[in-house]
Amino acid sequence: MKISTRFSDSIHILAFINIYHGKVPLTSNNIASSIGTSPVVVRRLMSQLRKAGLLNTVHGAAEPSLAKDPTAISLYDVFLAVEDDSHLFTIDHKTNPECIVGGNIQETLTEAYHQAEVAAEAKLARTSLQDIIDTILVKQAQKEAKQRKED
Amino acid sequence: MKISTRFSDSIHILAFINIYHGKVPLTSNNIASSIGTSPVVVRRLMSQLRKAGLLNTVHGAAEPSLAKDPTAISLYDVFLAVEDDSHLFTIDHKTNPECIVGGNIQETLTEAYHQAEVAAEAKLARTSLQDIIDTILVKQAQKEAKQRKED
DNA sequence: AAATTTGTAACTTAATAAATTACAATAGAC
DNA sequence: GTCTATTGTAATTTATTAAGTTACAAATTT
Repeated sequence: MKISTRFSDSIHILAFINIYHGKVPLTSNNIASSIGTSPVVVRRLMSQLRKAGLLNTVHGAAEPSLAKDPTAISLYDVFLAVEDDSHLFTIDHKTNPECIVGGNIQETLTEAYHQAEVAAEAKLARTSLQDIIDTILVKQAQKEAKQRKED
Repeated sequence: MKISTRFSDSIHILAFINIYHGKVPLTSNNIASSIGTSPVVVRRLMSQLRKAGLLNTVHGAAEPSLAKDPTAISLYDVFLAVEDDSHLFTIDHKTNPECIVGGNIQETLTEAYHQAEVAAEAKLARTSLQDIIDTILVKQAQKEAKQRKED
């Protein structure tokens, strides 16, 4: 089972809200256009982000806002919000319990995979939404500077 | 995209060959019974493991053998053999390039995800097939000891 | 030669993520 | 207060992809 685009799209939503706040109406429709998906998909993700305490939304009004400072939201917080107990690696659960390997490999790999997952999660935990926003804005500024030179 | 059971099943195959070598015929059929899949799936994975230099096989004969010492095969080697360029996280490639966020988030997340992936891969690289085999055998011994006590 | 097994391609099935449809509930404009 | 725009969410459909199956040539062993 692989990690879906829900994670990427959720980071996108939060960054969009922060960057375009006060500049364009923060409707699920506008956000969906930026992601390239449907408004329902966006609202569904925003609902999960709200339940995780990362986002404030108003039923009926296009006024979402971050529930915390972007420096206080890590990518791992977002991951947990929309992927909760999904795993980076997949255990095969239909192995034969009568076999020495089949009967013990599930537990064994669960432990090994857990270590690798924790390492990845720790990296995500050390990257904040603010880091992502900063990088997006730097890349955009670079693009614009390059564009001006070419004109 | 999530990591499929191919990775788990491949570790299973290698551990099985090491543990049952000389004890049962190492046919794709027997290995498949332990994993709970079909012989073709096993042969397909063994083919990839062979191409990656981890396994020796003989066309027509049930005599597969590890191409390296189990201490010299890491889980990351196995991962690369059967999942090659698959990623733990998925970038959404249909974001709108006209948007500041949509136009820069793909690159930005590629970098962030890469760091997390490398952390996980490093952990996998530090775990050897021998570690997995040892753990399987210890767990099996514990089971058998417990079973004897109950009798 | 016969029986067994591997290697691989082509195809089908199953699982699951994503998208869509539909509609009730809320908010804001007038 | 009514109209319009919007959110929130359930139910369904579609698309994608991993897994499983079928088929058969090539190699091995007896």
